[in-house]
Amino acid sequence: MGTKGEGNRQRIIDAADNLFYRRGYNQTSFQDISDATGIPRGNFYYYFKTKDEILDAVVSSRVEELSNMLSQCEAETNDARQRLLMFSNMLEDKRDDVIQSGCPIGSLSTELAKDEAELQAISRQAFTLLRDWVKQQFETLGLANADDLAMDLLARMQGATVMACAFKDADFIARSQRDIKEWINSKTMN
Amino acid sequence: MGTKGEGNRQRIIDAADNLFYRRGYNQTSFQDISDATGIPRGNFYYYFKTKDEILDAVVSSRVEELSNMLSQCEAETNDARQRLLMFSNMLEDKRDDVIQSGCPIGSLSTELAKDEAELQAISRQAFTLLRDWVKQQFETLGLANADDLAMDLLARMQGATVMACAFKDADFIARSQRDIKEWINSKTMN
DNA sequence: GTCTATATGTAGATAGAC
DNA sequence: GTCTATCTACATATAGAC
Repeated sequence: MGTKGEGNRQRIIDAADNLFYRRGYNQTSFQDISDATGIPRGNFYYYFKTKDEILDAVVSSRVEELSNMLSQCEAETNDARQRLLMFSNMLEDKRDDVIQSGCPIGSLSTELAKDEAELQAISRQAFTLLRDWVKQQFETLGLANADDLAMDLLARMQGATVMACAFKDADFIARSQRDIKEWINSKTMN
Repeated sequence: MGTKGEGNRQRIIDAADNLFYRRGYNQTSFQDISDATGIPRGNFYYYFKTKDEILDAVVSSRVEELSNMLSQCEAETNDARQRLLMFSNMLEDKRDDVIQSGCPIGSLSTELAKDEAELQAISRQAFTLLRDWVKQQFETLGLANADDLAMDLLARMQGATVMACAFKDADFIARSQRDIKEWINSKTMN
């Protein structure tokens, strides 16, 4: 812990995280990561046996980061409805990135769905974390079909992302987020 | 027209179309297309100067195929609401493919959004065709915000696709399609 | 732990015989 | 129009000196 090696390992993960998002997993080479970090290509194999293991570490890092974000969200309010509304803010918060590169989780999952089933299963961990958290918020509000609602919310955000990215349309992000908030309210207010 | 050459050209396009969908554009090599068609790699350059040109031909082919599908849809009913409901059937009709590989149009667009802006613009043609057609159906029904509704419909279908593909969930496709039809009815019936 | 050199495979693209 | 041989670049991965 705290050694030089662990620092390098984390730098590789952080650079790969960003590159996998901006260029895609398959389009990111070790050379790209080397250029971004200054760490020579051959050195990577001291920390990771294969590129797959870098993906695994990147997904774990994203899961941890998302966990922290969700914990912060929980710390800010005890009202599950407010938490869901805050969660949906992610769309506009990340608007520019979303328009340029899509959703980091959704685009990775779809990329790896194509003839790389084992890798897609790794990427699914991030989706599962969000799905379970959203489900729990709906459950707290006493809704029976909480998992269905969680899938619906994530699907709406993914759909808005894919279309906004395809047409480079920031306004559509804004409008979709308003609609999603209305939908959350319609499901959680009585 | 009708020469051996044109036949080969079309066979290359058809094989590339399928491979771009199943494996992704960047993950499809000339060797893959050669294996699928039996046409030698080097021969491709007689028909296409670059891989980009194959993509362009594939997208044109998809646009034409979709145009035919929409024309058939128009031929079957004059009721724009029925047309939209038929259009939404695509999700379940292509259920197995969608779960395995996502949406051919959406996944291609998102893949090419990543550092390949010119290629993404090519892929956008297919989205634009669908968007305009759906918009026209809503307009026929006298709805003022027809383009917004078109984007919303496509976004819902894309969102259902991304999530169903991520979780390999056929039931979610079915449920989403029901919800989408309810939404279409709610917007178009008075 | 760090880095260079290199092995091995395959990518897109080209040249030129037939 | 068709096909083989080949070019150049770059991919992941390894070996081994320091």
